[in-house]
Amino acid sequence: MKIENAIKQSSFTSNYHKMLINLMYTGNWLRDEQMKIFKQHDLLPQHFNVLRIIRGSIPGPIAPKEIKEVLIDKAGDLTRLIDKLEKKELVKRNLCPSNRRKMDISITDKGLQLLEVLNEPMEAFTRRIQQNITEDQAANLSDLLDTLRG
Amino acid sequence: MKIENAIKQSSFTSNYHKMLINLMYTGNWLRDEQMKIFKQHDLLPQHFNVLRIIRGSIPGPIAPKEIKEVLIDKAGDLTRLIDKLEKKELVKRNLCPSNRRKMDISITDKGLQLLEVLNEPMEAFTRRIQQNITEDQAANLSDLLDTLRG
DNA sequence: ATTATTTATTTGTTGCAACAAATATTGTTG
DNA sequence: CAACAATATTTGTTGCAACAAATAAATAAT
Repeated sequence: MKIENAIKQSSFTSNYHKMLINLMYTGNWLRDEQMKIFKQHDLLPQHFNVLRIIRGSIPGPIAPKEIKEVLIDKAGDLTRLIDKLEKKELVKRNLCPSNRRKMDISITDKGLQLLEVLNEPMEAFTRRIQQNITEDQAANLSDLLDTLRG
Repeated sequence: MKIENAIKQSSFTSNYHKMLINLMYTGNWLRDEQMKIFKQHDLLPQHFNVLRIIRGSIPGPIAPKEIKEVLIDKAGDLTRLIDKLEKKELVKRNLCPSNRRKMDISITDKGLQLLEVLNEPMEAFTRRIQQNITEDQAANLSDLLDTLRG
């Protein structure tokens, strides 16, 4: 659906303006679509991202500091995000023995299972995208985003 | 800057995956850049959008219902958003005389002035974008976003 | 006309996000 | 080695976001 119809606005001051609006709109759309997937499990996109990063560190644990570095949306508040994951028993915290300023975060079996469960709906979403846009167009879009940011 | 460097991740499972990550990253980037502009005035992007929509209804007032229809990020909570704008004396509320379920929202002189002040930094941002990407590329990008959403 | 339904907005509640400041540990420098 | 700076995480506070439920008024149905 063209952006003009999506937000019921027929004219833009320029193609730049239209692109910027469209980018915000599409970013929100993407976030909302993914939230639908996570919602049944009482997770937010950030929780999912963090959980995957923690899994990615297997076989070792990982510190909040290191999580922050690779996070798409750099959350200022990893402590409470991990609090929530810990409360849901998806991760566990231990004091790092070699550096007591650090916490060793690792994923639990329950956390691994949840990621397994989420795998299918996430792939279904990707398949849905694949029906709309070719892989070349996707690569092209990604390059244009890089260009845009300068 | 290529997305690979921006998030320090060198490989993606596919161009689709890379595009989706890039889209979220760029959406957040755009939000953050705009927030820098609004921050000095203690506004959020949504406040700015709503304020412009209210100005757009001049010479008449506008109801929350109508604002919601054209909003990019459809906020469920317009009441409190307008509360905040009213507290800052940027808009005023009146009961609609013809339909007392509705509120007539209109922008104040102070609100108009603020939009004037924000005009320049907003245009500066657009100029910055223009240096990175041509208008044709922008139109192309916007079309690809439409295609992606299906 | 009385009741029911829909529409428009507000309110209550709960949890999350943002920012600054606090705490505790480690590293550095004179 | 004592004092200071840097690092890693937590805590406090305040405000915003999400969702359901409440209120209030207009419209429709009997």
